[in-house]
Amino acid sequence: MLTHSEENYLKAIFHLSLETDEDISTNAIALKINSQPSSVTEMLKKMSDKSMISYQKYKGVSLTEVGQKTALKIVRKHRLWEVFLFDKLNFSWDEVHEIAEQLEHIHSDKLTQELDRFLDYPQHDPHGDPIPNRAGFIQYSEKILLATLQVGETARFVGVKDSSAVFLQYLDKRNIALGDLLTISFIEAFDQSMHVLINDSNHILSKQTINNIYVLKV
Amino acid sequence: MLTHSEENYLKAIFHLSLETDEDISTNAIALKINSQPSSVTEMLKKMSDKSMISYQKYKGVSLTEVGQKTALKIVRKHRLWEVFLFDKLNFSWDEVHEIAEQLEHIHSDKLTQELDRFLDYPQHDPHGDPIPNRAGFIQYSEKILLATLQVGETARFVGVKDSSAVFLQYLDKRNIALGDLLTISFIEAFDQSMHVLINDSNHILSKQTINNIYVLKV
DNA sequence: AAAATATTTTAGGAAAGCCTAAAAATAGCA
DNA sequence: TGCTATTTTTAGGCTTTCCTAAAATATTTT
Repeated sequence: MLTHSEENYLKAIFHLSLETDEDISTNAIALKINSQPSSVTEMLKKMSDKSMISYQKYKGVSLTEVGQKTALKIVRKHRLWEVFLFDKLNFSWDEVHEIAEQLEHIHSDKLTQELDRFLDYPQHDPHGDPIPNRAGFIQYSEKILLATLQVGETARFVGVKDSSAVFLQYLDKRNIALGDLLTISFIEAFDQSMHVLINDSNHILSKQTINNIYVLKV
Repeated sequence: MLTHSEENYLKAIFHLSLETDEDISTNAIALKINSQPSSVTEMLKKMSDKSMISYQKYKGVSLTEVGQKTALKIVRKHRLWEVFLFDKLNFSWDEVHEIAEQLEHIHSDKLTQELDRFLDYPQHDPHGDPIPNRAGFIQYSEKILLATLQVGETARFVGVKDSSAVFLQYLDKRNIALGDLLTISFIEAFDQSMHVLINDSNHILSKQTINNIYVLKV
């Protein structure tokens, strides 16, 4: 049984691994979990002894098969709890993450399974991220950044890259929600901002914004 | 913000205080939480510094007003989660306690409130114990032990004293559930075992059993 | 009331998880 | 390639929470 802290390390390494094919550096992990590199080194030794990661001094780490499975279980729990909070308890999509960070550490396979059933086997969390199934299989979709679309194209808003509370609140304020259809009407040449038709209103979205929004072409 | 461990001490002292009007001894706490008296002494000092308990060396402890309120919040969370597991996630009443022990430590007032609403403001947990309201008020009922009834009396099964898994499973096996009506038909003089009519079947309940079952006379 | 017993506290130590500062290894550049 | 800058690890320390063993205090018994 892993400690709370070990689970957080595992999750950090898992998320960092999605961004790159290389081994994950000590510094990157320290940055991710807001701690010091020396603390990370110490923990990596411990997790390597437990066969959760492959670790060679100075060479960075990667998850072992067991580590990967374990990380996926935690991600599964995190995202299922997010759905519960959003669908059943009236939480907004910018509030769910923080509480799911606590709930993801509850140990009970039956709880996870029953929660999944109770929520009717959801495929995505409130930010559009896929929920691994019981076996740890995760269905990644072909989603692309809104920024890559051309004028005239239409796509469905299916996810956010950065799900920080401020960004999510910004979208809420503009009534832009997961599932909405977006049509590009114009792209400003000088700052790459996009004019987008959403729910019959015109929005001008900054370069930063359109690089944070994932869509599926329709 | 209290630690996981401090919350467990608080809860232990709270439950022990329900059984007696005297101050709670170091040994009693150690026994309750399965630890050593010396560990308890150490923690009591810390919690006294935080004004959660009144503590005098060698004299035992009692909860302060703040400590009492805090303990009630934890009990509230514990019992609400038990209802959730039982009502929504198909857990049996002997399984809910263990997982609620983990869930009770999740920190979020909004979560507790929304859970309460979602469950439709339940008054009792699956073992019949009362759930404190948001303000920390707890409605104790006049429940008495089944053992105190006389032949011919009828009462409703409203709670258990010892909610250990084995005892709860024993009741399940005999189809005896919270809310059932019980009528005493005979009491054996030599071992105080009771012949009880429940759901049209006759049960012979041992002295231990009838001292673990709470009822309300009807 | 003194002696024996039981309870509680103190003293000292261990593991987990964090830290800072210094040393070692690696990477980047002239 | 050799030197500098960066990254990573080691060394040593701190806090929390637990432990055992011994000392201090309280309670019970005779």
